[in-house]
Amino acid sequence: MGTRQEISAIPPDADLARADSLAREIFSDIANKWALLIIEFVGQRTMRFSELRDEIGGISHKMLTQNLRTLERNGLITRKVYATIPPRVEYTLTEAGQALRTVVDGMCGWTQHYLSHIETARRDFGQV
Amino acid sequence: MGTRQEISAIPPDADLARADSLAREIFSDIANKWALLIIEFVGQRTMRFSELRDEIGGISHKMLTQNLRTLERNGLITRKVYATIPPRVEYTLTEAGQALRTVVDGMCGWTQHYLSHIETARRDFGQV
DNA sequence: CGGCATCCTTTTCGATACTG
DNA sequence: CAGTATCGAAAAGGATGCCG
Repeated sequence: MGTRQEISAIPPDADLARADSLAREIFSDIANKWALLIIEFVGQRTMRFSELRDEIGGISHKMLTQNLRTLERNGLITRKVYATIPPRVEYTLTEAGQALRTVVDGMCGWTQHYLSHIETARRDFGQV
Repeated sequence: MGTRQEISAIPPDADLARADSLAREIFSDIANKWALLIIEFVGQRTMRFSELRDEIGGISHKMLTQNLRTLERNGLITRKVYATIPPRVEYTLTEAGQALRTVVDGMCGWTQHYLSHIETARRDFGQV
């Protein structure tokens, strides 16, 4: 073993690199319009599918399903199915989800707070 | 005057509705992967275009330009051009941007903190 | 009611080339 | 170096229909 260093060319910090790329992946999973809105709304209280759909408004059936799956896969929400007719499915934020929700709350608050600042910036933009 | 109420059919809370849709628009402007990453990096210090590009990594020339414009339009960053050769353009976070950055910091922290929780959730997902 | 699959449209994105 | 424009590929998104 040994004279040929270039064969095992994997850098010693390969683990770090992997964790980093995972963090990036997760970050883009949550850093998007629908995911954050869902977290914000389902964070208010446990809701069923159609409630969420109505509360959020403007989200399609498909998008909601899709995003809920991703959130569930990442351990942010839990999905509880009641085997009734008609079916009833409830979504609840996990502890990790709640933690993220406080962050999202901050974003919503920020948006409200800087609303007029942004409108001004938009008017100034371009007509310098 | 008026027996004809239905002519001015604009609801009294038309302003509220407008502010709401604006808030939604701004929210989706900032609630996306690249915008948030840019805010996070340019928040560390004033950076020029190519620095940002290198620091963020994985973002294309075009995407960076595009997102920087949107952020500027919303008053989150300022753009300073030095008329030198070669040109030098520096981007800095505004006060509003700084405020948002603290929120984004929270999101980055959250991601790091729950990394292993998410990995576990992902393994469990589907093989129930 | 909620989920999944399908088709089709729209948007996003990367690569490339050209300008000041 | 930074910005803009264009083009084609890829992804996201909406609408619909069928199933349990």
